[in-house]
Amino acid sequence: MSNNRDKKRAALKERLIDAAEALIAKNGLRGLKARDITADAGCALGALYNAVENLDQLIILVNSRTLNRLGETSLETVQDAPTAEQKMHALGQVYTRFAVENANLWSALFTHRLPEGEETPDWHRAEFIGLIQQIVAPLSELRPDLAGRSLQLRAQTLFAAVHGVVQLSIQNYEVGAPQEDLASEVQALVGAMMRGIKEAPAR
Amino acid sequence: MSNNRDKKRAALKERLIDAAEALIAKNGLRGLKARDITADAGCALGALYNAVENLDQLIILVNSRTLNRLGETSLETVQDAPTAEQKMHALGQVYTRFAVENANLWSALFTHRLPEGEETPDWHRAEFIGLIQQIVAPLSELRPDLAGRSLQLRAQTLFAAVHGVVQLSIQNYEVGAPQEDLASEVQALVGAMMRGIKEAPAR
DNA sequence: AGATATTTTTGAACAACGTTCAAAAACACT
DNA sequence: AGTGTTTTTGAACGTTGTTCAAAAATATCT
Repeated sequence: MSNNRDKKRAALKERLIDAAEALIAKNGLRGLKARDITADAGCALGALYNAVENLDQLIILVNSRTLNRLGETSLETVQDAPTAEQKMHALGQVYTRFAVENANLWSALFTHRLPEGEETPDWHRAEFIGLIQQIVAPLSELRPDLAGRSLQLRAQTLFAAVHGVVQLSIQNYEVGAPQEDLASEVQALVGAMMRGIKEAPAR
Repeated sequence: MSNNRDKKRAALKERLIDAAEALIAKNGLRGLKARDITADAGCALGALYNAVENLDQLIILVNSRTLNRLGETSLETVQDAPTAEQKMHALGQVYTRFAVENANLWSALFTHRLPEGEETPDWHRAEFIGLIQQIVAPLSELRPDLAGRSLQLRAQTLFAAVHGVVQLSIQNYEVGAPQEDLASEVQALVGAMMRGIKEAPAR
């Protein structure tokens, strides 16, 4: 049986993802080197290209892990909140917390770019979209007039607004809020958006 | 007089910035190569390191140009708007428009990272902070209770929120709004934030 | 078990990159 | 013209990601 081979191959791939994940968490995406990964995973340099198409694909696999971890964490949190508005606040806070506590891994989600001409695989794109879905339900409660594409679009916009505040705070210390103020600023932003969104004019 | 030498040196530096700017605009920050820059500027590879400390510094000089161009553009626009709320909408729209029309150069402002241990020069940091100042005045009108650090902080947060929507739309097509919806989503966001911010609870 | 076929592992080699530096050229001044 | 200083040059270096032929390991067959 070639089951043994498959197992070894899968095990190596996982060790490579583990090593890449740990290295990104420690040194950031910029400090990630193929030679460091293979050294930590205990294999030769070339083995990386046997287990995985290239370094970009390996980063995508790490990002997939991070995305799922973020999704699970926020799913747990959103369930505990009773009202739609409280769900929104909870989502904002859990996102902020996750980003701060996993700064380098979270950062890799949005700073990693494929070389020109290459496309993000569909399954990974779907994981991103799944993240937004948690906002759709409470938003739909607050704005029953929105549905379908408009609802999806507005949920993306709410996410992006909070994301922007978190990102500039963590990555761009020139214009971002100091990290000690981040949580309260996100709360203020979500609060303002929730108050403002209820009395939105029909277009 | 050594004026001639100074002039030639300044001229070369400017040609290098011109070339780098054009290359970033065409290929993005990722596609920027020292050899392409010097070829376009008409000098040897090593000359770049005589005119400028290194490639990162040259990128900062390009970013400074972009930032000033953005500042001037939005300053013109904000002056035409009569009310504070309309100023905010105008700022959001001009920012969106600038980012879309100068996608690669605008993107470089926020994706360029210095290697670990190096710091952004103070004069460049000040340029970023100047961008936020245009928001402070109208915000202060809408929220006279805010002042000093709280006012500055909230202005940064409003900027970051709009920035997030624009950035995800332009760079991260997985979660960002399609570009055809960007302007109206920014308008909706600014509108909601302005409505919500007026009735903010005293903390 | 041994022989053969297939797959995996290996690490030297390659191309592309930013950066350095000694030699050559250009320049300024007397 | 001669001399000292500055600038320009491009070959060379170290570090990247990636490839690939040879070697080792593994599976399959008789």
